[in-house]
Amino acid sequence: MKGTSWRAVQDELVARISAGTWPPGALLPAEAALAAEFGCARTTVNRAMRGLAERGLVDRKRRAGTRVARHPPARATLTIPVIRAEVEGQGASWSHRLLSRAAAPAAEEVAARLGLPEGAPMLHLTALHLADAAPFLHEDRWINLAALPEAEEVDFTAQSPNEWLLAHVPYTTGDIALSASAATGATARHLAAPEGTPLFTLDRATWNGPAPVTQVRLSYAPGYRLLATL
Amino acid sequence: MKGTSWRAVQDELVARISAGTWPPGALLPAEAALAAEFGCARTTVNRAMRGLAERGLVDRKRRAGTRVARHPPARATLTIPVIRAEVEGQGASWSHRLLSRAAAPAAEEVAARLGLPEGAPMLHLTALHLADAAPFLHEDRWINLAALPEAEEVDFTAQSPNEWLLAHVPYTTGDIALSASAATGATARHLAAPEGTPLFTLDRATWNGPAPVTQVRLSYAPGYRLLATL
DNA sequence: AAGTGGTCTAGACCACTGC
DNA sequence: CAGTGGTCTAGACCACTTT
Repeated sequence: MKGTSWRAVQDELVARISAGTWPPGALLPAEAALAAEFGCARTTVNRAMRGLAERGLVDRKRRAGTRVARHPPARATLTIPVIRAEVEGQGASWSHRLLSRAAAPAAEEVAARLGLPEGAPMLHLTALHLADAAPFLHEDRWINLAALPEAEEVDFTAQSPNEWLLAHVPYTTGDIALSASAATGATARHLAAPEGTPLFTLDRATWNGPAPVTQVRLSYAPGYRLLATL
Repeated sequence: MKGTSWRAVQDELVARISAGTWPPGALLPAEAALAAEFGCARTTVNRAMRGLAERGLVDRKRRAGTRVARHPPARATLTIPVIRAEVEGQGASWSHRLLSRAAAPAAEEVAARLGLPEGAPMLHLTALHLADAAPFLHEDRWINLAALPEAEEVDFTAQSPNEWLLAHVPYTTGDIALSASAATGATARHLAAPEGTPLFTLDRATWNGPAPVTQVRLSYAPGYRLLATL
């Protein structure tokens, strides 16, 4: 091991774990002991081990010490791109068409997902995103008007709902579900996919702090693949 | 803001960004200035801001300072569970059946994905994982025998390929592609899904350092959803 | 009760990069 | 070249949990 940077320490720990010096389930020496061995401050060892814990390679508990994880989960970081950026990143030109727009009471499943009362006032939008004039994905979105009354006045034919929301409510939390579903009805028609074609589908619910903001289903045109790195 | 823990500092920074005190693209005060304002050590501010940078909420560059990100990417951390743990986590009992096993030269697309010469010696396995005796997913795996010659001797009827590899080559890197595909042939039959049924599909290629180890396609039974949190 | 990780401090030097 | 973040140190106290 060269140097005493936290990266060097981390690399050394990873090397020992990979080599089986500390097999899965084994207890690692305490931070103070490793600091003494490596000739660095405990803080530095802490920094290195914290990184390993975030990656799921080790489990750390006070008093109980640090153990090599038995079943290191495969953790992949998915970066869900802004649709426009994703299309343009492939060298295609992006455009979108607003298909429908209506103020409507929340449908049962939408209300349930967002934790709103059924029938709460919402704005229901559907849009088609295109890459070089070919259908790229179908967007089916519900916006909570209680949280975003301004949405009612926006002209979504000029700016896609996706982009307006990003600009308007930038920092949010939420959850995502990925699945495969069969193309049906309007979605199938707009994506030019026969009924029943498997579509990659992303459902996302978004909150701004405690306030439910929006729920969207993105149905990608056939053949789409979402890539991630471990 | 109460206390001067790095979490309190981080919360305060997030609050100001959300409130628009520092709009997207704005330059934040330097760490030293914020430390003075909050009455804490610069290290503490650094800890808080590092977290925000990891989440993609701000961009940091030496000399240039810290800026609020203009297009906060939606970054979701997917935790791809060990199959057995995933099934048992749902309260079902897990089992698996080895469907086929053959030493075979690498198929063209497998070789291409892993960067192996076509026809390299590999072990081809297919298996079915069950949850309470119902089909859960179909596994189609290729193992690089040059990297893992021991695999040739292993009895995969007792231990699933998935688990053997985890125990044997625990700490790896790789990439993942998620897609929707139509059930066909043996996969459809084993999952008890009619031909053409949309299946959620995960393709994963795995390396141990520079050495290609394995490539696998997991086809989940109809209805499966992969969940992630932003 | 005691040992372990979690965090905070005050200070220092370094690396990078925009001016 | 000067200002900013990146990192390291040595020391301290605290929180939690197992013994």
